[in-house]
Amino acid sequence: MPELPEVETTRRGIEPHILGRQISAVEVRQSRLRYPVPADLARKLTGKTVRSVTRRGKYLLLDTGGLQLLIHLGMSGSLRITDSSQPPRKHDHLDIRFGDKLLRFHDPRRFGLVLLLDAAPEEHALLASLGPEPLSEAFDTDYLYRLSRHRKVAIKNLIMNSHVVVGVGNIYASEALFLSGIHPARAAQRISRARYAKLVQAIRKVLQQAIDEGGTTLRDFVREQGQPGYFARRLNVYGKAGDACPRCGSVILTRTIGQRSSFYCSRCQK
DNA sequence: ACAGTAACCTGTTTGC
DNA sequence: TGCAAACAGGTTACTG
Repeated sequence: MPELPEVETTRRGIEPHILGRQISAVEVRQSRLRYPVPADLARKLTGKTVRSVTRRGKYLLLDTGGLQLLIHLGMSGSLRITDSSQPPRKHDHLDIRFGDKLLRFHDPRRFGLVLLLDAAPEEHALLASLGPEPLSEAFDTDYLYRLSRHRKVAIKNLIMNSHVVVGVGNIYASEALFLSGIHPARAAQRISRARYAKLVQAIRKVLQQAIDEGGTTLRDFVREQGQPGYFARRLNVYGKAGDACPRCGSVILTRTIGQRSSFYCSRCQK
């Protein structure tokens, strides 16, 4: 579910509720996520104060002073701010309690994760080999063009590879390729530098616009108070097989690329 | 190093 | 209507 815009929306949503606040209790109802939730999570976090709420790719990091809580929402995860009067629903696996308030982790498919890291989270195996942030200066035409040389992989798979660039998932990959006029199955090595310049700009643009709209809600993404994100109305191709291309009017096609559904206009994208 | 596939899990939609 | 298959926004592990 959540790609970079949804995770950033979540970060911005929860930060004002938990920054500077002390953790009074932690309740784990389901520890079997992608990796087991650490058995000593409650013991180690209780009494700590949240010093910062940051994001790296699709990971959220809550720094409690030398101890970092690492959270990933997987395909179906969400975080909400609620209170003790709300009984946990099915799949509400974990609560971080701040006195009267709760930060509640919900994840039906359990592809998400909650881990504790020491003081150098960027050195942890899950974070160490991540590519640059797409909205940072490090992600530019030269970088992506150089990486693409001699690579036969479909361009859609390349930009969804978190070792190449973080945060671009199945929705925004399709959208960015539509905006830049590149066919999602085109081999990465067979795209010109000029077209990579367009692609980099398209990725930045679509992610920034989605953040501005609070992310994309298709089925289950919700913001910190349960609100939807409104970027779904801006989607050009994702989920729109059979519809008319908003640019040229020909029919939007779908096809599986790298085990994921892809949506594109065969007239606008070559 | 790179590319392709299976696997993790539950809920909802689709098709016979 | 009922049931089974297919599909869903992510990532890693394994294979060749």
